[in-house]
Amino acid sequence: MEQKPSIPKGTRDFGPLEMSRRNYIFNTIRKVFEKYGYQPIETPAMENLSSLLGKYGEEGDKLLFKILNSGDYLAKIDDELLKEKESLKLSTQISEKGLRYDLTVPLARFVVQHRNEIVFPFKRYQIQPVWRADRPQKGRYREFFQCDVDVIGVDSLLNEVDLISVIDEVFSKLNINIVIKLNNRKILSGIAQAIGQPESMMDITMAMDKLDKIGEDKVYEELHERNISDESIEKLKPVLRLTGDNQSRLNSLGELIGSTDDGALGLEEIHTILKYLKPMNLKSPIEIDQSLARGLNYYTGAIIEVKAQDVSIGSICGGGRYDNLTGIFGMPGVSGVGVSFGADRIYDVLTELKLFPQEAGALTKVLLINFGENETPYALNILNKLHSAGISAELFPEPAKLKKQMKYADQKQIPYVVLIGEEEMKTETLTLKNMQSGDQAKITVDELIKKVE
RNA sequence: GUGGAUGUAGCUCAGCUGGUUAGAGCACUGGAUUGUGGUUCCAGGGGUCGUGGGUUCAAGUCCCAUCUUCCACCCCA
Repeated sequence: MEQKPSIPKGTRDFGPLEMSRRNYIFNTIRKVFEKYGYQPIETPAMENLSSLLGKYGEEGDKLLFKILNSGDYLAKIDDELLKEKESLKLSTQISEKGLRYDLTVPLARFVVQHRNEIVFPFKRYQIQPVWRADRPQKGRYREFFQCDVDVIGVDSLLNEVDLISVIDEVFSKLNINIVIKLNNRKILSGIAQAIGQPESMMDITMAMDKLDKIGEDKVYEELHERNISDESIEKLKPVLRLTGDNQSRLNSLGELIGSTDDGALGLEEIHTILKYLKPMNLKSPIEIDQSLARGLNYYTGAIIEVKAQDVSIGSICGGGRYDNLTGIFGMPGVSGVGVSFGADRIYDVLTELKLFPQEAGALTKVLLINFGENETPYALNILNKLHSAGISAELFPEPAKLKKQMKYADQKQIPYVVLIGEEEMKTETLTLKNMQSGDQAKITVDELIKKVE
């Protein structure tokens, strides 16, 4: 072979088996979304760079894929700028489009742009790929799918309850045991206030979020490096060490941060959500986790994260409440709450637990063997009858050796093979072979349809 | 972006301190079996050893660069 073809770093091909499994995941998710009244939208793969830049922080800007302008894009650039060799300055001159980085910013843009056509509360879902110029790693790709569900335009905590219920149902349909972890940004802010470092909330929460991963002592080390005073760290200790069931955690948190404005608000929100969740009889346990932060700094209220119980793979779904989502596009005062399902990680969980259903594989039920020109019209007639009966069937497209045709059926895991030769034509029958048992018998078309239906 | 590992047939890998013609299993093709797959047996095709440079009488093997993939960190889904 001259040159092996390849695909860009961090991207993947999906073969037929993977596709049927991925579709199983997407279809399950989609069905639940629609059952709860969420409507689909799609947005373009590329957005104007101006819509994307500055929305994900400095790091995020670096991870954006930028698209070169069409035509002779260097012609209009003046030589001074080229000489400077400053990629960042230059990039805005030669590129005005970029691939979307997530589905939330496009949603905000969509809501602002179509505000007069949208019915609020806007319950929408969106399942599309996003792109990040990150360095690929285990379970991290440069192109991956997000499955987002959001409610826009209503502050009620019933939306949080609705989404948690969606999460519960999706994973119960997929047979994955999960824990739904819950926190609130206002509680985090209350913690920062209570320990006397309200301005360092980001640093504190980012360090706290790593508790599971690096342990208590390392968290303190990191806090120290981030210039949090020893006195504050001392005050933080009882918060970090909180354990026990939700009620006792909430009680303790009440004592520790209940006196702060934000803390009190956050605790009240969590109480309300828990109260509403009670009558819903969810299958999955809800766990209050005061150290849960999640990266995105635009969350303002509830923070939700889902972990698989039987696999250690990190979070497979997460989200939260963000006030003023559309403010960045000049439409203030619209809040939203949403969660995103990580399809790729869910795929890995289902693979590891061997939970993909059997059908996710074979599509064709019956293969008609091609014996040659004389038999083809007869076979086509049977094929047509099978299709009319709604049965997935195919005729092998050339009169190849039987061995080859049988092997084809075997490899595609087609359960039934129909042979029609001279003899079957004469007697108006066909020979049906069950590929699993190896049994075969002469039957009529009607009997065939009844059998495989 | 930082650090570490990796790359040999379509796939998974072996190949000694450099030494003749680079191997295995699986997959593929043909035959045993011209109307029967999944098992078995036999035969066959397929490799510029990631790419480019260097050291050497001699490089898959040693050195440098570069790319890929993987792992950890940063960050994130």
